[in-house]
Amino acid sequence: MPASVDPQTSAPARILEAATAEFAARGYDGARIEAIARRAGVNKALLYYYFPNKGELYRRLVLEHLSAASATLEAAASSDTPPREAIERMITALFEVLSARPEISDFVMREVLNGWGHLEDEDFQVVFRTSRPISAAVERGIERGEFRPVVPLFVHLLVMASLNFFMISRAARARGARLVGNPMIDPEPAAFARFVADMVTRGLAADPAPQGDRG
Amino acid sequence: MPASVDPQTSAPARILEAATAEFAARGYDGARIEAIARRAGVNKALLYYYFPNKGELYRRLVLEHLSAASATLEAAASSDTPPREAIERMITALFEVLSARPEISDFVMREVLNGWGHLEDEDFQVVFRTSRPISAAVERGIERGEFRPVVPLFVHLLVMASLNFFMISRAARARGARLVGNPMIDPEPAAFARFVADMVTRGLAADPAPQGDRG
DNA sequence: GTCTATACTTCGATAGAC
DNA sequence: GTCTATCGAAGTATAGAC
Repeated sequence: MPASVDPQTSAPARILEAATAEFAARGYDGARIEAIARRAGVNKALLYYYFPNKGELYRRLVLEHLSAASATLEAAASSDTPPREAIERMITALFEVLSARPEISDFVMREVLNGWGHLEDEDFQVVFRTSRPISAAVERGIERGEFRPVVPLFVHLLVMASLNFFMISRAARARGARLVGNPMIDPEPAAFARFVADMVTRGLAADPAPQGDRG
Repeated sequence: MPASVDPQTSAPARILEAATAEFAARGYDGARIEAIARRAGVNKALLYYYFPNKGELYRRLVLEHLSAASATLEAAASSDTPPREAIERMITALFEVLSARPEISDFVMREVLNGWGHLEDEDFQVVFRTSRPISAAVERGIERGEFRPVVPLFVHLLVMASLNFFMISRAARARGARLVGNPMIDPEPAAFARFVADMVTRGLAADPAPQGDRG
């Protein structure tokens, strides 16, 4: 049985799924068209019947997965959610999406390493869009005096870094756990999301105002 | 002028330096032996005179750069440095090393994505070694009651993720800044290290003991 | 030690039958 | 729409002169 994806779905859908797995695991240069076709249960010629070339297939997946991350953040909290709660909800929601589809993190990290070199300048708005929700919540929190003054983008970077790094390190952590026989290296995933949310809200909390009735 | 590295140093040293740049920028599969040789100011045959093949050249660089990161953490603080200060020193020291050689972050992130697939099981101790200093400091802080109880490895993951992500995103942030003409996207690097250190120490601080003389 | 020239392999992409 | 067969480019590695 050559295919490793559901043979019920249409050929283009199977190819997209297979390409997601192959590109995520091996990167653009490491991925093999032959391997994608095999995973999808078709051959190279049919892949090229549906998609013009390797680059376009990859670009389409990058945009699709990055948009999913963006949409998750935007849906998790609105501008009238209290800032601290908004941050916690976005972290939780993003972590759930990434847990269900860790390939998103693989794509993001690989493209960051590459300066988003597979995207055109026109595509770059999608990258910007992803950085806005968390930054906006931090800005509101600072305005309200609930957060101490920080560079909002830094919070976005720390959260994106932590959650995505946790996902892309799953194979490395599994290997480490196997080599030392220590399953604690690969712990309950949700515990890490909880940890990041706690560190961020505690780290952002405004310092208590000095008490007037003292000394 | 073909070479992009100092023509004074020996050929093997120039090749290692050129290979660092090429592998960091393009990854193992994307890197070209021809490009490494050109950067080093030699040709492919000479490269193969000094190094057996592409894989060994890469593996040697991974171990070298990972060891540098490890050594930096270990040198930054000893077991009698107060935990909070130890964490801050390790973050600062690591950030300085990565700023001077951001290719280290490129190698680390690419290998994490790959499950350290270019390392043998015997090499894996180097990976473990890197995760110990921060975890150890966190453990001591919890024992002393200065830190709240957390999974020590999570702190290591958050710090590694944040600092390395900041480094590997330098090209992406530069491109973003160029596209919107907003230099704030690419801020003073040391400010980010300061931010991470603050977030970690604030996030780890033990909750104040409940006051007895109250209510 | 350093070079030129080339053997060998892999891989992206296409031609053309059904 | 789906396949087999194959082309041509690119890339790793080596042979052999100097």
